[in-house]
Amino acid sequence: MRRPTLEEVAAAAGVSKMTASRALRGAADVSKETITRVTQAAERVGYVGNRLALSLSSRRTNLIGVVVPSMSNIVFPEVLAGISEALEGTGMQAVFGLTDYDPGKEREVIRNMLSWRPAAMIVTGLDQPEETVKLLKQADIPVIQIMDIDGTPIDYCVGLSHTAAGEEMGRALLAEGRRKFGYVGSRLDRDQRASRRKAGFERALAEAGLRFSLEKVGDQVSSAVLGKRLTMALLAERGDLDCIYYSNDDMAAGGLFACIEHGISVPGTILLAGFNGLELTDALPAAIATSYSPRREIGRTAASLALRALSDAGENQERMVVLSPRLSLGR
Amino acid sequence: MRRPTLEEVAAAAGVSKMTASRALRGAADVSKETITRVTQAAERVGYVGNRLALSLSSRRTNLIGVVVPSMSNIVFPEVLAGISEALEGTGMQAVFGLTDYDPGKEREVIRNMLSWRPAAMIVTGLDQPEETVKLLKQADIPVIQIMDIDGTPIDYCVGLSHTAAGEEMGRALLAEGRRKFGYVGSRLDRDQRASRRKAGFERALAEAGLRFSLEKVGDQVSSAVLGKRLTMALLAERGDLDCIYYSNDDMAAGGLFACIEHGISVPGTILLAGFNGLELTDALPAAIATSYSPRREIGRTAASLALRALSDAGENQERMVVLSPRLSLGR
DNA sequence: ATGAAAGCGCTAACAG
DNA sequence: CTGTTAGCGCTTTCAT
Repeated sequence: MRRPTLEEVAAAAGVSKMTASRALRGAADVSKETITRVTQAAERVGYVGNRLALSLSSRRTNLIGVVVPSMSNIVFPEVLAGISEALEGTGMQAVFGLTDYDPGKEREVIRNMLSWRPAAMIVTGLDQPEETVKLLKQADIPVIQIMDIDGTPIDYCVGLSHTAAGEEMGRALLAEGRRKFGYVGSRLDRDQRASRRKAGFERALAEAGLRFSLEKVGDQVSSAVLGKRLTMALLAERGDLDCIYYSNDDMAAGGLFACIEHGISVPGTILLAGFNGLELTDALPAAIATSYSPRREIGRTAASLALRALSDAGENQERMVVLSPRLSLGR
Repeated sequence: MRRPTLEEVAAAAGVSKMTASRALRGAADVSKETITRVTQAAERVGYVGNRLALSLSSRRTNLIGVVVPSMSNIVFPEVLAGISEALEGTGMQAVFGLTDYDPGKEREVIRNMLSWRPAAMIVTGLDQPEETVKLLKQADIPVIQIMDIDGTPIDYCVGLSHTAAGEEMGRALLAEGRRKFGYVGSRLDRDQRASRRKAGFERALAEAGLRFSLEKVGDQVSSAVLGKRLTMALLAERGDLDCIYYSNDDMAAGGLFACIEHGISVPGTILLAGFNGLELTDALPAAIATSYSPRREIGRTAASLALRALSDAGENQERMVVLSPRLSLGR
């Protein structure tokens, strides 16, 4: 049996389709009694509205498309949670898509989402290829780019400067007296933000006339396991390092585990620095440095930007929300 | 300017709407030349199909609704990644919703999703309230319940028995000679699977005439930080434990960090056991026991079950896919 | 406060 | 191989 339509609810309540529609949406100008009758009829027949029809007819959806590169560490899930949180109670609904850091996949995911006529799009990063940007611009809806601000946003963006974050960390570690630096990362060709942090860090080193003594870059997804393995390789080649910069905290945690197994004092002998400020870093048995990136807040802000852009207040709002990572050298 | 419709593409290509529709969908029975003309016209005007209209008209969507409780540890993101992966290239698209372990929110999220007329639903757990089950049944689409198999599925389910996993771990630890057990968990009222693991573990203990000497259960979201704090509290009260069972690996990792800071040998003095088999456990500086739960595979299998249920092959397929957690006592 | 008509943009079904 | 007609289930707009 087909799902009941508004028409059937209306018939059951003895009113017209239009009245039933208004009653269910809680419109003004419907008598209290009618509302009750229609609501009960809907309940009775198990009516669930059809948003396809609603959206096609009204030419607007309650969808916000969200495109992120990966789910393999906790960062993007937290962004998504922030978006969900900010959307709660607004009637808007997030729809997620994954790109695996693949620009081609990203374009297809975005194209697919646009075919649902979302009210706004939230996409990761500022470095979409021209073709993808064109797609987004043609959609003529608010586009929020998240995580990064190093570049020119299509409409709005919220995030932090990864170049600056890397540079700041480099300066701080130099100020701590560190002089022999190693680098551990992974898939820098795909993760542009990680490589910008590295570039910023290198700029700070260069100002002090220094550079990384040795770099180990893997080509798997970043993880504690990979960070541990690369750190072991790094330590085997260079025993004289006093600081290692990692592409992120997962990798740095792995580095710490390597040091613990080697009996190397952290941060005494070697200082380890990551990025993200994962909650995990607060639990680790030794202090590691990190830049806290406000992931949940980025998600919340992105959703708010989208909501405001959709309301009339959209015109006079900031196009770029710059959040600063909170740098910590460890407890 | 409004987004171009199929009609405009058809006009630009000098054919009818229907021919344009068929050409764009790559239907058989369209001349090669027409296909080229229509495709080029579509490209030229920047046509992006409208799925609202497509789905309303054809009475089917390419949507698979996915409802999970949380994004605050890596488990569900990995399930989602598995679903995305299995759906790739099938034309189907996952739509995610979050419940925060709140049955009321779950019902609303599901109701909202159903209004988009998804082709199938994937929901977490087997313990939805009756009202929610009714909603799902009325939708008359395949429903896949994931993570758990302790219960009766609506249509299909894929997961593992958490009771059995807990019991198996309990037996294994007893076989290792452990006798003084502590338990550390959080929010057991909300996370039914964690509490089933605990119950299974307790059953194994009971068979040996034992029980937990002390339990510490927090009411925050599980995390390494919480696991560490509760472990410290546990150790402060009971110095004689030789084994601690945790609600999951995040908590157990925190427990390990507490032990490292206390200079307690793991697993020599105390054996720590978690659940999930997170990749992190392979990197930790000491071995902890865990049951590997095939999260990505659960996601992939759930998506496959949905796809097969939607095809004609749906009839004669297993309704229940039981995966066994691989138990590991550590490296 | 309620209803009737028209149409959102597309596809199914049938014709040719 | 291509076109025509009739909706999909709802809202918008205009009447009453």
